[in-house]
This record gives sequence, C-alpha cells and structure tokens, in this order.
Amino acid sequence: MYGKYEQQMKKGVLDMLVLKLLEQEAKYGYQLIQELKENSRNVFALKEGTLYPVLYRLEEEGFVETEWSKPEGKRVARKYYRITECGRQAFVDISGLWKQISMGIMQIMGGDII
Amino acid sequence: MYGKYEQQMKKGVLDMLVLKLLEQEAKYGYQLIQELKENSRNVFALKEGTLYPVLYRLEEEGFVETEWSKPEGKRVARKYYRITECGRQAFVDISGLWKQISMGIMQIMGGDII
DNA sequence: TTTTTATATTTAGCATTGCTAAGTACATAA
DNA sequence: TTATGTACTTAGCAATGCTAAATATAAAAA
Repeated sequence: MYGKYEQQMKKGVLDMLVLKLLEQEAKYGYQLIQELKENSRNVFALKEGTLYPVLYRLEEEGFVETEWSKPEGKRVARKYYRITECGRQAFVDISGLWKQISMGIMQIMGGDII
Repeated sequence: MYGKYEQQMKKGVLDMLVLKLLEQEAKYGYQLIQELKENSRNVFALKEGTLYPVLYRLEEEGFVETEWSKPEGKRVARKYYRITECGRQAFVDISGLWKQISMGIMQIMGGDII
C-alpha cells in the first residue's frame, strides 16, 4: 500500500549500514545480505540487485577495497570487501549526518515517534 | 562533502512531516517551510522548489485539500492545505513505517546511534 | 508617481538510488 | 546427466530532493 514510502525512506542509509557491518571484518556480498536481514529483523531484506550496486559505489568512492578468494570446501569464489581508512572516516561522518536528520525528524514528529 | 547522503536520507519523510504539521490546522506553503525549518532546528530548511511539489503530490493522492484565501491586510492570497480523513490514515501508516525502518537501522547500528 | 521589497506560488530539469528482473558461473548432490 | 545452492553481474525503471528561475501582488520607500 505505502510501499513507495518504504523504498524512499531507505535511500541513503544502505551505504552507512554496509560500512557498519564491514567495520569489524571483511565480508562478501551474500554474507552482507544475510546479516542485514537478520540484524534488522527483516527490515532490510535486500535482493542482490540492490546490494551489489551499493558495494560498487563504495569501492568507486574508495570506502572499501576488494579481494577475490575461494575458501577450501566452498562452492564458489567470493569477493571480499574490506573497509579502508577513508571508509572509516566516511562512516563516522555519514552516521553523524543520520543522527542529525533523525533528530530533526523526531523533533517535528514529537510524540508520534517513540 | 557528504551532501548527497543528506539529500537521500531525507527522501520519503517529507510527506510524513508535512502531514504531521497539517494535523492540527490548515496551513499554507510558505508557513510550512518556516515551521519545518524552525521545528527541526534547521535540519529541514526547504526551498520552495522542494516543498511545493510535495504538496501537489499529497493533493493528487487525496491526502490534502486546498482552498485559496486572502486574509485582510496580507500582501497576497494564500493557498491553504487541509488534511483529509484519508490523509490522517496515511499519516498513521507512514509514520508506522518510519518507526519500523528507523528501528531496523538502530538495530544494525547498535551503539553508533544513541 | 515610481521603485523596491517582502510575501507566496509555480515550473523545468538534473542526479541519485532502491527496486524488479534476468542472466552468468561453478561445484556439489541427486 | 541433471538439479540445486551459492555467489556475482547488469539493464533499466520509478521516485523524489535539489537548483534555478520565473511569476504575481501589495505594502513601503524614494
């Protein structure tokens, strides 16, 4: 019914969420999809066609670096994404922005958001 | 620097914020711009070219109705926007969606958002 | 009277990004 | 030999916030 709002509201935060998950250790695309879905309790259940373009963008901007590797016993090779120093700084700045904006929203929404 | 993220993060919430401000009483465009800016402490400082298309959309979707009126002593006529019953229901649903999504974000972000 | 200013609305066109949908590739299991 | 599960890629659409500029009017200033 209001699906278009859901889509729009997610804009701009995916980069931040992916950087967050990469803060601890390098991960590959499929893994990120699973973790986003689990950690957000199904709110961010992305299709591949949504996540991979995010990763390519992050790489272009220099926020992550990639490396192919095929762990033994695994079916196919995986492309691991590792956050860069630049990416860590971006994460700090972008999440600061999100704090600011979500505070602005809460101030307008008042009691309607708890 | 990260201005594009700011722009994207605001997507989808403007409709909700405008409906929230219209919940109490009918208001006109310029007034909404000022209130959004003040209430959000400068986070949502919209140009006219941003707000008016939002209002037209809300009208098309039947969430608001409009009426021109020129209060005495005022310079120009104003177009007042009044929320409809349908708009009130939409507000409830859209703000529910925002709660859900922002909760999802917080769950992934953990301590980075407080 | 004429010009300036403040108020208020409208519109055109761009950039970004989440989505659907489809396709590729390969190793293991049936 | 075929089917399945894992993993990555790409094309193209839809939605919306932004910049920029134009229009209109009445009150105030010159």
